[in-house]
Amino acid sequence: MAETIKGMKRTGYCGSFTASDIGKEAVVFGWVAKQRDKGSLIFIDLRDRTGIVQLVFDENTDKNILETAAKCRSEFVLAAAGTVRERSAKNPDIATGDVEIFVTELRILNAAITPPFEIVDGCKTAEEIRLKHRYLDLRRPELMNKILLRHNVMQATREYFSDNGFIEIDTPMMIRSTPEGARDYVIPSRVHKGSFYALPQSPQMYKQLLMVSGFDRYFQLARCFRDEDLRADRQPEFTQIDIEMSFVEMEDVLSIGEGYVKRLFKNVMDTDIPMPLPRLTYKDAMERFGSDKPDTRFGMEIINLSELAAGTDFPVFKNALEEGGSVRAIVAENAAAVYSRKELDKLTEYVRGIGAKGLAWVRWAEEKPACSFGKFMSEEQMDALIAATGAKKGDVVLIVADKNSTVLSVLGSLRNTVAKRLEIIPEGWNFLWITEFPFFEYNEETGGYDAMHHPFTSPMDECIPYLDSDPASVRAKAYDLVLNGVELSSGSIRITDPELQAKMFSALGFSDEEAEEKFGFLTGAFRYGAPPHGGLGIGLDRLVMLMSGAESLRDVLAFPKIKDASEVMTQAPAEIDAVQLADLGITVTGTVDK
RNA sequence: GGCCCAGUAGUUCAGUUGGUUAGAACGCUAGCCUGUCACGCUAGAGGUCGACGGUUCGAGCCCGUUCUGGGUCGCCA
Repeated sequence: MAETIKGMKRTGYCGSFTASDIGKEAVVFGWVAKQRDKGSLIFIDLRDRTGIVQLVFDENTDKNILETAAKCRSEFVLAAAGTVRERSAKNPDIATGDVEIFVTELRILNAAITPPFEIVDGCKTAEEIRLKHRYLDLRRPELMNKILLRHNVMQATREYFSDNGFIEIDTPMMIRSTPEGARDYVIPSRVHKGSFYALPQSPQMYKQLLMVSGFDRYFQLARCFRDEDLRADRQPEFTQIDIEMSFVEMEDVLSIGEGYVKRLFKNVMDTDIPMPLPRLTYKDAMERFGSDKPDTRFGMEIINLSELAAGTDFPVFKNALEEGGSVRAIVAENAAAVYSRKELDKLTEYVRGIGAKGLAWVRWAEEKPACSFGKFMSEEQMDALIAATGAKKGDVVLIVADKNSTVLSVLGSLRNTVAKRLEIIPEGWNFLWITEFPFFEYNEETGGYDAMHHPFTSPMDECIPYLDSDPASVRAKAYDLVLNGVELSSGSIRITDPELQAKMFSALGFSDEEAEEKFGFLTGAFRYGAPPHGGLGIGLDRLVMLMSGAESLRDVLAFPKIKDASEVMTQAPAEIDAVQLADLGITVTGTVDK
């Protein structure tokens, strides 16, 4: 039978007791992490969110209390009162290891059935099972600490932006669906049957409207929703540290971003991040690392071998070059041992899966380098290739020939895959701004250009004359913040000139009517005096994931979704009953064929 | 939607070439134990081998389908 806590008031959290408390009376609440019953001597490790304290019961303990202690099982909820005393045998492994509480009153506030897995760090139980009992998984210090870290990050974020004159403003969760970008989650309207709200993919338009209102600096820890397939670093429901500033240029936004990074890492991680953060243009990032979010903790930069390849008779190289593509390589140092012929075949399969036609390689394991296209190469050409790549004995050179975009993206992926396999990525916090993003993205299907960012992103001033004549050359006042190869943040300076905005819409293929219908409320507002403004959004979940060393976003969300966007504990989403549907004016006509 | 990986006690795993009663560790239950902290000792309970179908004298093992979970590509302005 459960007892109450009546009359007991907690004097401290379990993890708070130290030698300075010796001799004091203490009242603690918590869960039984472990009970060690040695007959007339019983130890109970009592756990709360701060840590563990040892309760002790011995021959001086009241017999009834000893009996109660003997009954305690894992995860029972206890209240204990007693005296803090020095341990005769100290435990240096835990924070409270110098002391213990000699218990003079013990109440079982609630019993617990045996948990489906042990509540310990380093738990190897399948995630599926842990997610079904997420409330238990969260008891594990490992996981709880990640959620506590998330809280610290959110606190530091609010502090920093408030200190810098930003106003925290909530924007609506139920908004109008905009057909751009990712799929929306929609909410049926009962009042307006057949009409739907959408959950925001980001507060983009609202925050820009707040600039028109004159709030000058806004921030929000904004919940965002995207109905797209999940990844380890992608959840359908996520939180963005969303900011927007008026009367600023790109440098001002980057400087606020850098101040935030510096303060956050100092306060939460006690780490100094050197400022200013390094920058790379999109073009350089792609050419050197094959990615717009390069992991710069290691080198293995891409080398252009096109000129050299042009002199060979290897048809794969020749074809790629004739079609305007290129031949490029990365050098995996000391990789010959790991990448056997068989492993290189696997790697070839891998690159085929990500869009390459194949993988050419040079593997220098023996006296002479072995080469997948050796029969097309003279000895001089091979020497030249070795010289150009700087490869040495023990290295493997991986070469891709194709159109430029494929070559770069494939080598970019390969670079990450190989570095992980070789375990050459050092620990560290490598922040990096990527700037000068292309404005348009060529769409092979339509033969036209799509906006790479949302259509309110401003082009760079010097590119404006080329909007019509050479759209591919136009770059945007857009910038991403990358940390250790993960895109953390994305932002831009927005268009506030109605003429330029109209030009952008037409360049993107919107008719005036379409533009008015989709974005009219924003462009309309801008006619009443829009200040120049820009901002960025930082992925809070990804940030906390990296800071906590988590491998998945699921570890930094209290109640995450799984791969199919469902939630295993509550079984959401779920069907709703006919009455509810009828109320919404929704008729289910049967399953849609796949 | 495609591809890849996994599924055997509550949990993590082992299970030989297809062979008769499917094992271990932890956890759990009971008993013993005065300094444990991965407590120790003794005993015990616990299994539709994810599901369905097939091959076979015989399937945890081979084949097919399917379900569940993970990773990834597509997708994510």
